[in-house]
Amino acid sequence: MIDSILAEYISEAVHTHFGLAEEGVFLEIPGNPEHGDFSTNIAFKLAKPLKKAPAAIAIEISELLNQTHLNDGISFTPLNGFINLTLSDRALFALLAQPFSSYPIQSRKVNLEFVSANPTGPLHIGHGRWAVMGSAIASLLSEVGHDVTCEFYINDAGNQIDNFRASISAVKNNSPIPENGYHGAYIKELASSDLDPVAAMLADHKTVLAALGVAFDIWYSKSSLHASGLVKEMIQKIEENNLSYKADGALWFKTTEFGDSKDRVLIKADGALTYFCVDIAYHFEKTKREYDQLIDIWGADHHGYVPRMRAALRGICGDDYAGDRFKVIIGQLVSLFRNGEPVRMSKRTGEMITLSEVMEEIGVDATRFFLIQKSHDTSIDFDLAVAASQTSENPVYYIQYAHARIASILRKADDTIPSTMDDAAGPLEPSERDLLIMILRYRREILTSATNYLPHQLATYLIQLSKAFHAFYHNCPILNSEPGIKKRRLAILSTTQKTLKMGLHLLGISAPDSM
RNA sequence: GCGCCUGUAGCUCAGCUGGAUAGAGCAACGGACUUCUAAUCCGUAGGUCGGCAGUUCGAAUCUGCCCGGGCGCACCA
Repeated sequence: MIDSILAEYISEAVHTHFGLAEEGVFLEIPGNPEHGDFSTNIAFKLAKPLKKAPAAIAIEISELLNQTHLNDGISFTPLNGFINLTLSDRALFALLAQPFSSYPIQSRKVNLEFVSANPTGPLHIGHGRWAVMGSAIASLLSEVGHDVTCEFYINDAGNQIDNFRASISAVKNNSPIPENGYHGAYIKELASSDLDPVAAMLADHKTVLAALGVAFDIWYSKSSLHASGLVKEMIQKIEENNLSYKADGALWFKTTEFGDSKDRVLIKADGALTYFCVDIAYHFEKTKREYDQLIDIWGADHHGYVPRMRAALRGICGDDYAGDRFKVIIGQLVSLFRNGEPVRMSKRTGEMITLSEVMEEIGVDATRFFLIQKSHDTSIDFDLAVAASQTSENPVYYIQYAHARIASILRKADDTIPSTMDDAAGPLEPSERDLLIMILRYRREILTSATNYLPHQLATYLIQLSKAFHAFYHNCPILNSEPGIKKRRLAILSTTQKTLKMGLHLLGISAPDSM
């Protein structure tokens, strides 16, 4: 980890010079390249405790750091209170050559639940977003050292399922579809088949998700939860702990005692369990599997559900679950357009474009990238016409093209590809240097994307990396250059290719060798 | 009414525990292919970061109020 190494140098200097144990050294990437390769604002932070001007602190720390590290090619330049760090070519090569051991994190056993679509209809683009986000987050968390289990909760029991089955039967019997029933071509299709509709729908979900490159370790069935007796056990526990009461013929959970805005019904007056009740039981079951963290990915249309689920978990399992041990990632919704016209998406009316149709129309890689490239906090307007026709609007090709270009050159090179670089052939060209600095940032980008659960940051980084590569490609001939330079550039190509490939792989996107 | 998300270039969006002159792609305009893949590169133009206050050495980023957009406020799932 490049920043941990450099940040460590700075904290050491702060410690020896000022006697302060400074943990919070954070390196940033300066917007202005004249400000060096990295910079830190540590002098501003120390100004208050030391009662000293930031500029003076920056000068003192820089002097000390230069004494110890200038020989290694790392220079520290104080400027207006900032400390700017510049790496020499030699230092850059050395840092790139350093074997990577592990990320500075505490490994956790994580359960990540996502998609969990009702098997009452085909998956749509919204499910696609949760699927892509979930799989990318899982890859990132695993990459930095967590032990991740991906889980899909199969909602195969309850009212919706009953309505769904009733709708199929109605079509089969040529009778009208019930009021809350489902419509659409897929209902007719299922009605004309002898397969169990729920099983068929679930099988379809599995096929589509697999095609999208999304894999689950556990498919947890709601009906198996009912069969296990866990719901009873949980209700008993709630009652024993005096967390419930009867009113209006229903059994209520005192979720307000744990931060919810109102109490919630567990057992309805007619004796049926609420969806909430079963869902808590499911989460309760997950807590029994001893994960360090439970993560759910939900659509924004369910965000209001977060406080009550957290309250329930706190009530049943304790305040462990008040914080990050239970985490819900809310993804804003996706709206589908075609040529600027909204495409309605309603399972009930059957007017919809399915996820698998979108994948077919614009391709799996483009679909994944489009859905991963934006922060989960922004809602997405997905225009099919734009995504399909104007490939330049989808930067996934830009990244893949970089990879393919490299593969092509390496195919043509007869040389063995060196794994390390040196400055024997003279100083680096600016665009060589920019590219290498960008590669040096890779681990850092992975770590921040993973710890913030923000895969789109990795996507953004890969675009920048590709940009740096394309510029390098344009400015620096490789195969026709003088042998020493050629050797170095082949090594640069190879490192770039590996980095692109790893990044794309984490996002579940292919890295083609030709395009 | 209350809660969550959101408002950045004509459009779609980045902007990393608050940092130095706010970025990219597309669209517009002008250049670069007899030379490793032009799905590329280089340049020009384009901004009161929704508005007003506040916090601070420093605010697109934090706080408050206001305006606009999305979503949610069930003994539905």
